[in-house]
Amino acid sequence: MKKATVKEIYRQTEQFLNQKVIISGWVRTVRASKAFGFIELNDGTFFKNLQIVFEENLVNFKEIAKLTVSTSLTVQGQLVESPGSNQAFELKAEKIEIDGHCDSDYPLQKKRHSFEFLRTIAHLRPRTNTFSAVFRIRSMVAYAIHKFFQERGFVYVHTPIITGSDAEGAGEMFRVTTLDINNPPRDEQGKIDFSKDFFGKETNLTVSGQLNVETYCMAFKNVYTFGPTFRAENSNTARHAAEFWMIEPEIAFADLRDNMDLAEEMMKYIINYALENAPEEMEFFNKFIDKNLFERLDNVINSKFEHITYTDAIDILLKANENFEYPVKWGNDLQTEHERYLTENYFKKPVFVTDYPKDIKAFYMRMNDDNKTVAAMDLLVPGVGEIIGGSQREERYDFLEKRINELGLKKEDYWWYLDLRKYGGTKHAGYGLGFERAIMYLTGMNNIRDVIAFPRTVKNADF
RNA sequence: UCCUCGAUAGCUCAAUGGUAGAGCACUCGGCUGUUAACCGAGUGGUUGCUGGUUCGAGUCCAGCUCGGGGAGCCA
Repeated sequence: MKKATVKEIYRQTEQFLNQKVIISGWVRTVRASKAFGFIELNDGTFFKNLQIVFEENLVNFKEIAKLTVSTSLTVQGQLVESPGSNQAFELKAEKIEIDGHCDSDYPLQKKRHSFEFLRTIAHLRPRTNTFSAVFRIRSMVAYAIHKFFQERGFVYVHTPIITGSDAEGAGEMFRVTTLDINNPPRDEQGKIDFSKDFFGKETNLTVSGQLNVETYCMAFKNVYTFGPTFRAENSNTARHAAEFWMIEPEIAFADLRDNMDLAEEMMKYIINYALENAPEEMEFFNKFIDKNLFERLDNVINSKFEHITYTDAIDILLKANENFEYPVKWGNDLQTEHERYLTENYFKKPVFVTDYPKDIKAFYMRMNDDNKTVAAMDLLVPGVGEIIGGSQREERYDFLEKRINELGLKKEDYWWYLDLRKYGGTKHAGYGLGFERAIMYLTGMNNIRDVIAFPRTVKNADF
């Protein structure tokens, strides 16, 4: 007798129909009558459940009829066509073994729960429809990202998690130390003496792998990192977490345009991958989470992304008949309301905004000929806002050195980064994609805490 | 960090300053094809915490804690 999975039964039904099979899984619901009953069994391999029919002839019929949600079972029986209207087939049970009972204080009910409540039981929430769908999509999209880059010859680089450099001043960092915080060693001035620390210097969790991955870009041409990053910002929003995953490709002999083309191709690739490989989950999102999901994703797949310079974006915003809370002025960064207007109201599709004023962007971005703007790009998408930030990097040693000095950064901290410009440096570019924001965009989920298994946010590191 | 709204049974929510309640879950019973099954009964409460006003506080006031939405910062 074949051990089967629910996924195999749904995908290759003809191989199993009228055959005997064994299935193991968890009870999602039981509907029992006096002489027969139905169990919806989910075995974790597939979004949908398999309906089990059981009758009085089972030796343990009475026990089975009283089973509660989330009991684990092994069912042996025959897969037959179902007379019911909601499923084409069902498993007629000949033997049901209980693997593990579920206590009656099990907190998940068959009805809808709020996401807020489910966050307090993060260890149980993957058993719900929504989180089952979210985390299968998350896994698939992670694979799709690797597939996309690997198919194009990109080399996957594992950049360090612990870093001794403040990558780009990207934000507050989490300190990594083995010093006794109650009694740290001190130098003559009474300051904490980090030379006595594990690494002999101050170290932190990384905020970006970009500077490290650029070094491998100068050896392998096209590279990417995909790993966790950390920000100790006191951000209390649905879009920020202290620990999140980031994808950072870096391409050599390439400019900002190549960079944007890569980002657009990647976004379309992962959307198509999810739609093709997880149709049941995506339909669930479209039906229950965001009724405009398919429309929005189709629009992304089928449209050419818009490109506009920061300067032109300012003109559009100035001419817009909108009451913005924050003033629109060349030199100021675009506010959330401005970004949303551009992508949701004006263009109604994803839009790259390029060539920002140098003063609101990072030191490593390439200076344009106007000496006022840098070759930066942000990808804005309807619903989420900024999803990708990137730039062409400054490859000219003297320009980069000048920016480091202007911003009061220490040249000695960047010696190896500057070396890349001395030893066969070339034009190159890259971007960062927040993985969770991509998942939010793909699923319609609107809180980052609901697309990370165990979210780490301000005042919250449970589980 | 700022603005704003909120916290009542395991969950989702009611309750004019005057006896804390419903649906679901759970337990028990009924039901011969169910579809978040259905029908009947039962169990279940320090109303987030601390203090205050009042004859009387779930309700009004103050502080705190936690959570939602929005903003800043950003991915």
